[in-house]
Amino acid sequence: MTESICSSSSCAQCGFRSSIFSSLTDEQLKELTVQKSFHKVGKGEVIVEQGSSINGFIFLRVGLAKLARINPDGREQIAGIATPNDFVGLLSIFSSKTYKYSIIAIEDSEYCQVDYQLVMDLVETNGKFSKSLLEKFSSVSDLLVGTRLELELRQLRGRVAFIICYFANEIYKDKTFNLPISRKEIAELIDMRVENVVRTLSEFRRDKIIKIEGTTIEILDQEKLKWIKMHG
Amino acid sequence: MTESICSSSSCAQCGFRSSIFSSLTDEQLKELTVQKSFHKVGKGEVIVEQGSSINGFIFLRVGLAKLARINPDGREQIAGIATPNDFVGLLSIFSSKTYKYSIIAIEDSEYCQVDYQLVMDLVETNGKFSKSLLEKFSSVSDLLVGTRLELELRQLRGRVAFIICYFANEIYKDKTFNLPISRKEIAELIDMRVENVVRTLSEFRRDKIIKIEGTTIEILDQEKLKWIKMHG
DNA sequence: TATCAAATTTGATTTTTAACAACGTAACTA
DNA sequence: TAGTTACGTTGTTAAAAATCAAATTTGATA
Repeated sequence: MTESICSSSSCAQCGFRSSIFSSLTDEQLKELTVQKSFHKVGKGEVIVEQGSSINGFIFLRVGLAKLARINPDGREQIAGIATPNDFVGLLSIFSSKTYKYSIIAIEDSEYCQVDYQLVMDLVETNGKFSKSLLEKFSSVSDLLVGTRLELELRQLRGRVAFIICYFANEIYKDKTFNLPISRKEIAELIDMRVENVVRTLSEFRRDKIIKIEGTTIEILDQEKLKWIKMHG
Repeated sequence: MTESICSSSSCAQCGFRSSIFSSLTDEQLKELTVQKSFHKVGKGEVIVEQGSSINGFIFLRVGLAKLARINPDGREQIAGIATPNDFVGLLSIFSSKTYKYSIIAIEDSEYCQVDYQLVMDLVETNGKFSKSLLEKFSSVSDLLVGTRLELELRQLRGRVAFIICYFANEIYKDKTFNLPISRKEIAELIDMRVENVVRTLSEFRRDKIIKIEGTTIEILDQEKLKWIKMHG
């Protein structure tokens, strides 16, 4: 998919206006509007490449992206999923020169990139902005760590149930949704093997807990799924 | 252990001076010195209780502390270990009203507590301080997530080897050290069961990879341990 | 449309880990 | 000091997950 300039001329209308950027002055907002670059990427496209040097902040406006890293042995791990209005790649942005994770769109996505120095200038000059940034940073990191610990607490069936509930409740807010990631990616996200993920999904289908049609998943038995998520 | 007032009258001499607080003006530093409370705790003592309301920032000066959470089913997980000059409990501090983790000393420790509002005021008024705080925050979160992912990549033997190397290289910088946590706590840290941790340690001892005397561990075969850490 | 590569699926088997049980030991306490 | 409790240890068994193998489906491409 080709990248194009954002149609909205000002960042004032952006979803971030209401969160991070709400504290900016008109002048700062204008500077941001002029400086930022807007990008559209299709599913599967790489937004940020692991190991590349950090040159800006990335704000996901629309879509979904995975935070992934490839280990020396070639195995890929997915640390988490970034949702709209998330700062992505935020984790190491202030403490590393290079991105430690790739950010890859798992749905058609739109994001804005803002120059690193501009954000740092805002941090230095606008206290309220710093505060918002710290809050955002905090909630993103906290959620990431919390989710990993939640997953570690469970075994295969519980983890798969957790992820289905996660997409249904947190991401799509609907009991029917298009699973944006492959079985292999689910496995990489919950630290299990593809075969076991597939087997578990088939099991859930056999037990009439979920319905699978292509990439669409429908939760049929919310109660049972929740039970497995909590005790399975 | 009874808590006492810090002997050093000013925060200027503190280890944090060189990191987070280096950007403070003399006046701000004085305010900090007056406001902060200094505490000493013995091994095992609770610095922060999970679920209690957040009322301040905690800076670990001396010692070691574990970041632990107890799950509804009573199982404890250790998210990570805080080392001197770490901000602890930082993770959710800007995004939650209550601590999501208990912070418990695993060695005799000293820490300072600074009022939440004072730090927030500094964030709002001192841009350089905000920047330092973001950097610290970033590196702490990044390390925490990175370590969890590293652990997930390994199985039992690799995880135990990882933890031994972690204490030897990162914490004590010595091939001989006093293990500050119990077998059960190692298990909670690497998401395995006590029995398996014990068995693995015994195995390492039998294979002359480590020597165990009471709580003291000595790495005998650095190479073999590293190999297990990477491939075991 | 034919072909190829990747993803999905199921089965069989092995390896890894958890669970259970039992016992020694060290630390704490009445 | 005796008793209690948590910790550490080892063995045995059961459960869970990884691995290996093979077939099928799907999707992209020539």
